[in-house]
Amino acid sequence: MKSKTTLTSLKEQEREVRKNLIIDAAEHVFSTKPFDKVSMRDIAHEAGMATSSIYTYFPDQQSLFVEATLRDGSLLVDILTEKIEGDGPAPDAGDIITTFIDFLNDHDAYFRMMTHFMLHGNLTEESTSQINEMMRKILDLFDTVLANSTHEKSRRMLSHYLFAALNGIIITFRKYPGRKEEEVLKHMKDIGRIVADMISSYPDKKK
Amino acid sequence: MKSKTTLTSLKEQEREVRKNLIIDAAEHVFSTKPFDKVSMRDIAHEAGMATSSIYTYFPDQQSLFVEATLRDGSLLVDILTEKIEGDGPAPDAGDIITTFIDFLNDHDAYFRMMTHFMLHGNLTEESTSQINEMMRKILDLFDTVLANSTHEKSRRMLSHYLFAALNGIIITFRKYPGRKEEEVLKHMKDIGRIVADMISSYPDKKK
DNA sequence: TGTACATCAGTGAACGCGCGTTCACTGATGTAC
DNA sequence: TGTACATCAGTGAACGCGCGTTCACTGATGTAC
Repeated sequence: MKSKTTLTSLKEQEREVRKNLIIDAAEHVFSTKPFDKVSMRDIAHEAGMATSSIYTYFPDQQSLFVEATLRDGSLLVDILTEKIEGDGPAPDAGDIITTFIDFLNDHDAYFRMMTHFMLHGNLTEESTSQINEMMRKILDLFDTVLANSTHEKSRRMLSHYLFAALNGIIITFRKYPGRKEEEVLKHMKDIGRIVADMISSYPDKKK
Repeated sequence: MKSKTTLTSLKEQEREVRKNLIIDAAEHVFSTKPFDKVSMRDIAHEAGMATSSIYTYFPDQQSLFVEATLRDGSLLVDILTEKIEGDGPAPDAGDIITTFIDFLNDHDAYFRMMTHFMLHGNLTEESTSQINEMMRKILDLFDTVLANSTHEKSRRMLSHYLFAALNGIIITFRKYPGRKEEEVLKHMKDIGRIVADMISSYPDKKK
């Protein structure tokens, strides 16, 4: 026999599994149509459940999108953290740029949701602070990598620069007309290489 | 009495005036709500006409948005061209970056429409090629400015880099939470300064 | 073990809404004679 | 100058559609005795 707390915790686990299942379905739908065409009906159909069932797990559509973004964001943070603080050789800016571009290229839904939030930004206060927290973590990781390549005072600015440049590269070249997917990825990484080279030759200045 | 051709041309002029009036209205509406909430009814109401009247001037909503984007894009190209090829002192990368950021900051509707097209990119073939033509002109102008700061072979890549970095700066910091508009603009320009510094110290390399 | 009841994830149908677009019509303006 | 007709920008109402969300209900599972 199981104690009440165990049962409760099992139920919570099950709930988490379902939520992830729904988020998986949502991300799959995102890969097939533009952001504003992704509907709750599509997601439910992809997940093999009734549309109304989604509302058992998420209070509304925005919450679902925000949770999906946060789930993928955590994954990105984990991957970067492992690279930076893990046992392997310490990565330089170029390694991080490649990792970042690859991740956003592989997680199109995440990229598009993030961009949507950055562009329109009418989220609830809680969602906003959750997304910001995630971005802060990414910037902190960038800070670590850039630590030895620039003066302390401007380091955070350099992280902001790096974050913005990477976002811009993906946005700008994602739909580069008439190019195959792997050509686009190569072009993104070539531009990423320029960013890395520039950072490494950027002089350590004081104001 | 007027000749037929004059009358025709007058009518065409009038038509252009009306189209511009509608585009003005559209851009005004864009400043009040997110992209996917801007409706033909909103635009018509802002322009003081019936919704159906818009269809006398534009075949559908996408055409209206594309024409609006092209109109503002031409303006940006004109401004950059005047700076670069005009009688004034030759601008450096920093001047162009400032001009670009100011323009996108002042023309929010243009920026958001461009971003929308870059993100979703399901335009008609003709619209796509018109937008690309415009981007090509901007990149050409960047090429000119960067001409003396880098090796010829990588110049176009550097223009791509610059374009991507600038787009990224605007996207990333546009809705920076809890900051006033002028603070955001200042932050964008500070990051833009980093881009300019990096370009000016970027070594002239051969492969 | 058997029975009555409680819980609650999951459902299908419906609600209300706003959208892009169409269309038959109006009425002002220009043209022909 | 006056009259009949043609043109066409502009209109209001309607069409059909897909959306997010709600809700009364179902039926499987767990609980109490």
